[in-house]
Amino acid sequence: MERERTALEQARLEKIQRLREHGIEPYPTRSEVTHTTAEARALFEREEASANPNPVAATLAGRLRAVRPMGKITFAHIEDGSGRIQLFFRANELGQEALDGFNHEYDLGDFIQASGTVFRTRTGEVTLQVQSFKMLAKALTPLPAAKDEVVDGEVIRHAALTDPETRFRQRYADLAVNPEVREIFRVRAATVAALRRYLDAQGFLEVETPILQPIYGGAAAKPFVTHHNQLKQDLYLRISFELYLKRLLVGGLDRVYEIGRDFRNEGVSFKHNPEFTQLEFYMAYANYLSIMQMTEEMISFASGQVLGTQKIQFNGHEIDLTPPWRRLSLRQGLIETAGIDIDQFPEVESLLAAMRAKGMNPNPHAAWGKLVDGMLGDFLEPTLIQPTFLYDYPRDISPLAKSKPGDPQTVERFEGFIGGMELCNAFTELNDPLDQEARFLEMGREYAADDEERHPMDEDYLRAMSYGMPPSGGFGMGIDRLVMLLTDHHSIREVILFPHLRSREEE
RNA sequence: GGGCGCGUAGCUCAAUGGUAGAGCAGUGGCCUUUUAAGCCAUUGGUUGAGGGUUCGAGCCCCUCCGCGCUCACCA
Repeated sequence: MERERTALEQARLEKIQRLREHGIEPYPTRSEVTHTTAEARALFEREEASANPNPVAATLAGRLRAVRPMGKITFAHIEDGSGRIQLFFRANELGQEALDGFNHEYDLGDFIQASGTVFRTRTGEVTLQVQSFKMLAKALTPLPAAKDEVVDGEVIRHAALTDPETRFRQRYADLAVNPEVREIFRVRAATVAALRRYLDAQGFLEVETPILQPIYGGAAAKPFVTHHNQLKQDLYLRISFELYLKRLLVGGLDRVYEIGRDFRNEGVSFKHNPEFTQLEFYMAYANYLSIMQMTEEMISFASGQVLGTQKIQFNGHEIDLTPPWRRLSLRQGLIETAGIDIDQFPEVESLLAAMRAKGMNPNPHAAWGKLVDGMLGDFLEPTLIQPTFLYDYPRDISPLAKSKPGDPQTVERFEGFIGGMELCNAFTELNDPLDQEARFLEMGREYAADDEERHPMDEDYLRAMSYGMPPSGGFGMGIDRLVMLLTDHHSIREVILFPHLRSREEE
C-alpha cells in the first residue's frame, strides 16, 4: 500500500510497536467473550431483581467508543452488535501500570475484551468492573466520528460523519459510526424475510433464473452488455425476471417467485441505482384484480412484521397501508390531474395536440402509450401519496399484459404507488401466443429502430407460450423502494449498502 | 448529457483579495463514580488537482476530478 499514513495513524503504529515490545499481540487469534453486552446487562438486571442476587461475571468484547480517564480510574464504553456497555477500570483492581497501559496504548475504535463483574454505578448505569482486559484488534485509522453523548438514553453524535461521498464510499466507516444506518439494513433484511414468509405461506416456490441472458426482456430498459469469451457470445445482464418466470408457469410450476438483482444501464437518481433488487411473482389462475388484493395484503403484512404497524411516516406524510387501498383508473387519474381524457384522443396526433393545448411539451416522436405514461409520471404520480392502485393501461406500453375483454387498446394492468413513487407493477399475463407475437412485432414498429428499449423478439419465449400457459397474474416490485418507504429515506442510496458511485483515482 | 451548488486539519465547520482558525479527536500533564467528564499545555494544512489574473488568491477567471440538488432519461 502506497498511501501515506496520517499523523494519527503514525501515533497508532507506534502504539502497536510498544504493545509488541511488551509481549502483547495487538491482533490475537482468540477471544474469550462469554456474553454480548445486552446479555450481560439482562443477566445483571435479572439478578438485581431477585431476592438473593448472585454476582454476574462476564467477559465482554466490542469496539471502544468512548474513554474518560480520571487519574486513578477510567470509564469507557464498548459497543458490540447488541449495544453498548460501560467499563470501569480502577487502579486498585488492575494496578497502576495496567491502567496506564490502557490509557496510553488503547484508542477509540480498537476492539477489546474485558473480564469482570457487572455492577451499577452511583449514577445508575450498568457497568462492568474490569478485572482484566486485552486488545482484540487495534484500529490503525481513527473512526471518523469524534464523540458521543447520551442524553435521556438517546445517543447524540457530535461531528458525526455526514459527508455522503465518504459515507457511501466507505460504508464500513458509516456503519461503524452511525447506528441508525445499521438499523436500515436490519429493516431491509426483515422486510425481505417477511415477503418470503408471506409468499411461502401461499404455496409459492422460490426459484432462481439466469442473470446472464442472451436476449433481455420483460421491461423497457437499456441493458448492460457483457461477453462470454469461450462461447464467443454477447450476453445481457437481466433487466427483469419476467420472461423466465413465465416459462416456469408453462412448465407446471403454478406459483413461483424470485427475489434478486436487476440491472439497468440508465441514469442514476434518488430512486434509481444501476442495480436494484426486485421481487417478482407469478400465480396461475390469478388475474390483476386478485393480485391487487394480494399486493395490499402482502405489503401491509410486511409492514406489520417489520415495524409492528400499518401506519408509516414518509417524507412528512403519515401513510396508512391498511387494506383496501384506493383504486383509480389511469384514465380517471389523468382527467383529474392532467386535465386530459385520454379516451377522447385515441390517436397520437390528437393526443399531442391536446397536450400542447395544455401547455405541455410532449416528445413528438413518442408512441401514444408513452405520451400517456409521460403524463402519468409528470402529473399523476406525485399526487399519489396514500397507497393507490392505478389500473387499466395502454396496450402499447404493456406488451406482456393481456387486453381487457372488449377493449383491445387497454390491458389489465395496474401499478401501485405510495409516497408519490411507483412501487410495483402487475398484470393479467398475456398467454395467447399469437397475440404475444403480434405485440412483439408492434413493438418493433412503434419504437424507433434505434430505441434501445425496444423489445427484441424472443422466439423461445413464444415457443413456450405456444405450449400453453395457464391464465395467470404476475407482479413485480422494487424492494429498495419498499425499504425506502418503511425506513423514511428519500434516496435509494441510503437503503443500498454499496450504492454505485463514479470510481475515483486514488494514489 | 444540461443547469445550479459544494470540495479548507482525522470528523464537523469558520476565515472583506492582505499572517489559514475553532470545537472534538491526537500528544504531554493533573484528577478514584464519570458519561460530549473537567482543567493546563500542545501537535496537526500542497485549502480536491492543474493553470491564469494580481504586489498578494481558500476567496476572482479557466480546465479537470469528485459529490449533492435539479432537468433530461427512467413500465
